[in-house]
Amino acid sequence: MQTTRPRRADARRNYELLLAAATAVIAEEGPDASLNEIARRAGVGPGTLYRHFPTRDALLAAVFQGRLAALCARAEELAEERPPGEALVAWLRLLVAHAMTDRGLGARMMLNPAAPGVDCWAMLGGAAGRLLRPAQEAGVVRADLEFADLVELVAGIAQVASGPERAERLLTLTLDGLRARDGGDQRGAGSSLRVP
Amino acid sequence: MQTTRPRRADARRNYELLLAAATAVIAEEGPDASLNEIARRAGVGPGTLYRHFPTRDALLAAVFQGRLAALCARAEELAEERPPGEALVAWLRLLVAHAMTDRGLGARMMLNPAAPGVDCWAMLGGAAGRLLRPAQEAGVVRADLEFADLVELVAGIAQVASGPERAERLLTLTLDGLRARDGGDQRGAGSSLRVP
DNA sequence: TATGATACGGAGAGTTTCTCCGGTTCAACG
DNA sequence: CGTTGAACCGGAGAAACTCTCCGTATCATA
Repeated sequence: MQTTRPRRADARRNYELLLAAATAVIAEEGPDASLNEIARRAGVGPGTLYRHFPTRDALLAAVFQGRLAALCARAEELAEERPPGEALVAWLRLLVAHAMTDRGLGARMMLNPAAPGVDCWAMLGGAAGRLLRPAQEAGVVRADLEFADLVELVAGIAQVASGPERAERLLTLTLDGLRARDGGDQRGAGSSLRVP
Repeated sequence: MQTTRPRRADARRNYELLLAAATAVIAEEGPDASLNEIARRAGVGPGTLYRHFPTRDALLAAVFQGRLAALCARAEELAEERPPGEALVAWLRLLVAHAMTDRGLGARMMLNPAAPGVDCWAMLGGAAGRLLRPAQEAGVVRADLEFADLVELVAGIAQVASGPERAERLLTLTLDGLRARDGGDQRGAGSSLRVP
């Protein structure tokens, strides 16, 4: 269900103005930014904002869409450039970073399969599946892992981590598990996050 | 920094009324419930609410405090009743459930070390340490694990999981790790969550 | 019981979300 | 090119919320 671009020239222009203003304001104030402020910054009345984006989530989804597309494209590149395990882990790091942008906008959208305007879940599912399946076939990752597990765990980490270092730490722990290794050595087959 | 109970009888009575009303309303509507509604339900003016609990967080902390104390007491019991690994895992399950109560109140408080009124961080740290250290000495859990890791991971899972089943699944994954086991068998030394 | 410190409560200022509708602008068509 | 009606704009304003101020009422103490 895609937010259909308006047909009339002035409407389309306002749509773009609002999207640009929303991107800027949300980057500054996070997903709870005042919608009035966004309309004001776009030089448009509140009514216009609400016509184009009936709910706050619709606006957030529109802002979110561009970045998500870029992230999924990156998944494709990684799948071709690197061995399965490395590619997956590298993408997970990008996913964490993405989920932490804009003060939680990313995580909020990623967890909302019913987000209007963008089918985040399908896009993420495609990208994650593209990386997850080869990694499983290569025996690097549990066979019973599903993409929803990945997305949820990453979103949780992103919401909870106070900064990039903490996020990295939590991702490492999640990949390796909290249990002590039987062999005594903590490291698994490959290093957790050596990929740049 | 403890929320000091008021001295005068009517003040104390209103304090209790507000706490009870807040507990009820927050259970229904979550941590973003209207403060006006809470005051109304307590049969008290808005001014009175704000005198007793200057900020929303102060009120949430007061509501949260009782449950947190119970949770920490349970940690003590578990540490005495069960072997280290089991006790820790059982408590983590309780922690997840706790963090999911009241539509996210638990997770919100657990992650806010500066929460006014209750030093959640210290209480949690004490309880978690009481279980974590023995588990590490018994070699069941990674030696480099810190209690902050536990709390954050659990809070993340709680915020993200759509229901108890998903939370359980994510906790299992986090305990065991996402990587395939070298030995091919997915299960670690002990079952992840066999404890009732 | 008298008294002053303490606490109450509601009016109201300032925000924010969201709706409604009179007026305006665009695009298609003759 | 001018007309026309559909699409769109903008802002007034209702409703809900947070938070403050202060006149009034209540309690504890002596």
